[in-house]
Amino acid sequence: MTAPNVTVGGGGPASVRVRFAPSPTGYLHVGGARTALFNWLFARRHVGTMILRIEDTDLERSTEASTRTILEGLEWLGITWDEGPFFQSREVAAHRALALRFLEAGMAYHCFCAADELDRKRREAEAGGAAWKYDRTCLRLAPDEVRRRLAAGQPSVLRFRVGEGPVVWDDAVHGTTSFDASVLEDIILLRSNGSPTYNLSCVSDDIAMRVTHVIRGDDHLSNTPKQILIYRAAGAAVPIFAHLPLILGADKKRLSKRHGAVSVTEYRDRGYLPEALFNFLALLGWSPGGGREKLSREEMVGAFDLEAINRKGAVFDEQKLEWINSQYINDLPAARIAAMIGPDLAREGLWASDLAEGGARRAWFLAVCEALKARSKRIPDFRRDLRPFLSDRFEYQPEAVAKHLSAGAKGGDPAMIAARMGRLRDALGRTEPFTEAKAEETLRALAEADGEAAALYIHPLRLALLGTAVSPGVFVVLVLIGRERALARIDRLIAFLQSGQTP
RNA sequence: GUCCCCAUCGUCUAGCCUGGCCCAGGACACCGCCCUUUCAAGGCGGGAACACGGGUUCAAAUCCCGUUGGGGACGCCA
Repeated sequence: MTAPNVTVGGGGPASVRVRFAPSPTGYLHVGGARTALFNWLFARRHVGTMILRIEDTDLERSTEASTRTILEGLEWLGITWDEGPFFQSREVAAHRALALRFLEAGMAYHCFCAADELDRKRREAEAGGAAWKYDRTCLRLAPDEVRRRLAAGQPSVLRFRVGEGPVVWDDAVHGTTSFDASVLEDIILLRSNGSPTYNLSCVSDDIAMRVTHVIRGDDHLSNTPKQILIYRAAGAAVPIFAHLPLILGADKKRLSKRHGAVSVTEYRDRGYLPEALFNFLALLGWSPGGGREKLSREEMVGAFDLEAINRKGAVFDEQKLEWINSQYINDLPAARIAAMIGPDLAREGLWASDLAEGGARRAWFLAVCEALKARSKRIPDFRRDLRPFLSDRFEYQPEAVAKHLSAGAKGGDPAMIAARMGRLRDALGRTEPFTEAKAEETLRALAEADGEAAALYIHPLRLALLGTAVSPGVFVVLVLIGRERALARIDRLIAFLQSGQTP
């Protein structure tokens, strides 16, 4: 059967075809996500085709739930695919057919050595400090003997016979890379239960899917010579390989669970934006040059080049991710923030229907989100800061009280502060119109008349309004809270000051 | 241990292929200043790196060799 002369994506016969091939044995790891992302960038850059293939041949560990999380993670990141998802387990017949072809051609042979026996030999050799590779015991078996054992039902694996000499390829990231075949042991193609192994399945599928570029992690570097041998034996064109450097933890070791969050969904749940994670991951091991760091997907696609990928592993620095995230939050429309924070607010009982689109307080709500943007690094920061805007039930933060209301504070004793707040309350009650500028004018005029620093009014006012020592500009907050509620909150503070509860 | 890969500020990186423009540029983080009612944001400034040793060359971060260090792979997992 020859491939019909059709192309998907209109790129012509030589069109780029890449694939992301995760095994569904867990969540979508940020390393995997970056591999997918680079494949996607490369496919888009060359108007090629991105294939998604789920390598679910390990029936023991593969789960549907895992497949779902992976798809969900890719979708959330905006990494789309043109073909698939294909499931590798459905192609088992094709994988075996290829292995059998090798057997018939004398390029593969049955091996009856028991797994535990080989394990023992390996351990012994390694204990003696020597490298171990399969000793080809079964390659020396006479054909009659092989037939006899097969007929007797003795279990066997099918091994690919590795030849001699160097296996060299021009890696798109690393340049010329080579392994000598003498370090490779004869590759197991089919397990004793007849199921195909990774190297066989992977190559078989990549040939069938006409994959032109294999872009994957550095951890596959040592599989590459084995796979090249299989491509050659199959008489298929060897694709171009591009091995990406690994993502490392702070200790420079391969990023794993013990370093903290590693799954894409975890980052999503912690309030990172998909575009921010995407941008951050793209910059791990790749740079468009020119000092550009915050790039849109389109800009990345336009600048992407495999040759520009670094050869060195890159440490995942969450602080930088947080910074990029804050940059993206800064130019996020308030409506999107509202959409993301809505469910969180509902969970805390802070949501009301008039905050939703079309609701009476919608515009006000968006204005509050807008005011909070500049000091938010992650989405949950909004939930924290939004509370006193949405509810009158908030506590005075102890640090804020200690700093601005205590007897030792700059403002003097609580009675003096209360007196000041009383005057401020009255003045604000008369301020017309109740705008940011006018309110500021009122407060400053009052401070001047009292011969005091404006700060002595401002800090307690912020505390009265939000319970905090930190917030957006206090006059913005004042207007956002509204006169009526603001005056009530000042009264509440005065009562608190007079209650003797201040430190 | 064997094989392979890698090596520029603490971290991400530009520069390396095509040696001189680099006593090395940007970003995060850190520190300081400005702005300012606070915290941020923003602006300005600061400290901070070519792993080491040889070689080639008039000239090396850049090319070559070695050393050291780090990582990955060594499964009838993928």
